[in-house]
Amino acid sequence: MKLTPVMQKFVLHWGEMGSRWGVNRTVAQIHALLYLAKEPLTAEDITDTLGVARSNVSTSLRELQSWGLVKVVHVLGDRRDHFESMKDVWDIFLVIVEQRKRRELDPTLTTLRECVLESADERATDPEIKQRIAATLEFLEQLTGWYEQMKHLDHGTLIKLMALGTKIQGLLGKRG
Amino acid sequence: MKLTPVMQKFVLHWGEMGSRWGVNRTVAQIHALLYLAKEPLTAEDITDTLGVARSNVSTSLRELQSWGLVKVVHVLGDRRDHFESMKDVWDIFLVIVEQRKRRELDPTLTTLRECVLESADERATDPEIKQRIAATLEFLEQLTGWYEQMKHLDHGTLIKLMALGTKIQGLLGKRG
DNA sequence: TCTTTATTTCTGTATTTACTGAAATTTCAG
DNA sequence: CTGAAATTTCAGTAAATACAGAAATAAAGA
Repeated sequence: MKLTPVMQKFVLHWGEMGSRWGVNRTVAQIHALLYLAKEPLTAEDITDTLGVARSNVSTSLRELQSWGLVKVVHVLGDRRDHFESMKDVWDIFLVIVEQRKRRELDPTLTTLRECVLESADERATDPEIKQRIAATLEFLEQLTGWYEQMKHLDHGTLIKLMALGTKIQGLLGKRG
Repeated sequence: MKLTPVMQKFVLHWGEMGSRWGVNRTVAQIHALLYLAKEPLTAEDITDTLGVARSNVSTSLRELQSWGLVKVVHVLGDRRDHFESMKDVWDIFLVIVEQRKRRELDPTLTTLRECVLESADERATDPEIKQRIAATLEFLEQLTGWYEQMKHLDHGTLIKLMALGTKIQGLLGKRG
């Protein structure tokens, strides 16, 4: 697949940012490429376009599939796997948020719960410090609780919510 | 400073997670330690407690200060710098979100704007692809716009908002 | 000013992570 | 069942990042 200058810029940038988003460059580049592509691409298409090793493409596609961002499709009369990306940017965003929550928040929740349990019968730890750990846990539980609810709202509601912006403050003031 | 088992667990875990949050282990450990500490600590206290090189502590403290998470304080009759962390978990959260936005979103916004401008007079790029890039930009602008508004709300409002959860859907339905 | 203490900068090393290319495995047509 | 095509696994290498320790700089009392 031939990349125009703009497409190339998009793909390269997505790759750069990937590392800051916790995925490696190749994975992010492949995702960007498939996101732009009009038709599903084969692993070899991707190899040629991005100039990375075939094996690297294979592993990266696996990762993207495990995230649910990319899926395999088949083209009639072609034996090879073709890959296509989710196209709706909202859907993609929600998947990414979910994955990051799993990797960046859930383990911490687990550990903090353990800490709170263990601190209960640990005389050596100062009460103020125990309290600080407990407050941290409480905050994160509140945050993820909110997220769990948000993620079940449909797109329309979410978009309205975002559009509402600061008006929400008045809305709450009147009621809460 | 002597760490109790629970404190140690907290600090070590925070360090582990640090890498997933885009900061290195030492920076995250120091942040955790200062967050728990009842009193401001000196760089040497930190060195001793965590068992990392003094120079490493110095650089890490610099980073934490540049983020605004840690500040220097002075103790009467002591020449050395003492460091203390922001203690309110909400404040810390907002700082981290702001920093991550700057590193993970703002550069992408810039690049996407350039892409959209450049794609305008690039005949080679398919209209559908141009459209996809434009839609991505639009989404991210909406998202950051929403965030910019949220971050100016006071804590109380934010907490109420989170507590509201899915009830928001009904609220919007009636009005929007 | 000189000397001691505190802090930072910098260079080389260690650790971690990403990637390639070869080998092994799977898949499928004939 | 056989051979070719497609894909995956894996071991070694390369690149990026974090870190320690030494050297340099800065700050403050004498």
